[in-house]
Amino acid sequence: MVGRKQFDVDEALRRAMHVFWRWGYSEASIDRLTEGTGLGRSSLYSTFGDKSALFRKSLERYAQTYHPLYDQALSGPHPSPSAVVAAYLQVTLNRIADPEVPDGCLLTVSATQIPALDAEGQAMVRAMIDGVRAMLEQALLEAGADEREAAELALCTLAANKSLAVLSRAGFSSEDLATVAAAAARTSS
Amino acid sequence: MVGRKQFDVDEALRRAMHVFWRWGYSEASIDRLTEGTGLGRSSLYSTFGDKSALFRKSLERYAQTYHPLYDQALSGPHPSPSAVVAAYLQVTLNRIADPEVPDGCLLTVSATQIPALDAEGQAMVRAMIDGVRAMLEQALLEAGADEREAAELALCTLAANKSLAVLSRAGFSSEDLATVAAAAARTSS
DNA sequence: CGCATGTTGGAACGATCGATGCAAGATGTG
DNA sequence: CACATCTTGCATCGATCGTTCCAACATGCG
Repeated sequence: MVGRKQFDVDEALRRAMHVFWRWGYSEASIDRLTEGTGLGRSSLYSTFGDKSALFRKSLERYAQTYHPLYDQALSGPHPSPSAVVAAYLQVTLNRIADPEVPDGCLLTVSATQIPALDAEGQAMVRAMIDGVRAMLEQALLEAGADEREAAELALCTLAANKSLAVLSRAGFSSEDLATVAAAAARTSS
Repeated sequence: MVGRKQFDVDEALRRAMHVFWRWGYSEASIDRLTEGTGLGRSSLYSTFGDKSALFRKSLERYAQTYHPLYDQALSGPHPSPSAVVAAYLQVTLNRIADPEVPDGCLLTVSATQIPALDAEGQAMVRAMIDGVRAMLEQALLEAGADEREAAELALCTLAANKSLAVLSRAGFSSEDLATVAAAAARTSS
């Protein structure tokens, strides 16, 4: 094996994800991506392809990072549907409270910028949001909700998740965010 | 009066607002703004100043357009705080259902792109969100909520409003949006 | 009509955008 | 050590970015 890469590919992808997360697709310029990852332009392009491909890989990386956390929060036996909602939103609150990552949520930032994405990016964002919705619905069914209740609660929990991301971006305090999450969990009881 | 403008300034501002609304600040290029308004570059700059100033005037125009609707919805005597929430979110649903305007909400789109805005833009977005929050809180107090309840409900209603904007951008159906709004109004009873 | 004033279209500016090409460097194999 | 292979830094591409300038035009006033 000759000419081995001088950097950790996965760590670089993690940092690129943070650039898209903080700045959004449009404002995540190649210069900001090279600066954020520490890579040169050549390394970026040869490793991840063009900007659109890197964005999609960042979305995938985002899912791989947080999906297990949500999965774990949803998996345990829950006494009620509202416990599922509370557990889910707690993961979101924890992520937002993490000082290592940008404010808000990569998926939400990307969703609001959908017109700025190409067809593949748009499709991937929509598919990931639908995936979250389905995951929530499944967990709510397992927690004893009937079909109609599960569908409605999944939608509303997804909505609460999005609202936390927006309010976080706007600079709202973690206390305010916790209040919103608690109210959303209370609704479902 | 010599050299009168060949266009309706207010109508041009309305169209510019729609460009920012649909594309977000970053993707609202001068070319898109000139195309959307029908104005030439010279007319745009001489009438509204640079892009940042035009953006702030668009935000102001947005407030002037929808503030009266929200104000009317909040003003009437309401039987309960939850009626206030329902009335407020109904205005949002109506705006989103309007085929004449882009998806989502200019303020929400701008909030998620806050890092891309200059200092004045950021301050204005935050101030407008705070204004909505205060307006909601006042209306809830007048509807009989105590201080703590009013503060919490105002925050959660604002959150629901933001979530509707995000879900709308992501392509969710108006039925789904109505479900979210109804659930939010139900919470407060 | 001649002039002053304000508007408009279009050319052009430097800066930055995403993307590519290429030569130099590094490394494992013969 | 010489070669093949892969990576990296850097220069550079055309396109687009926001912005400015200027000449041509239109109109109200003297």
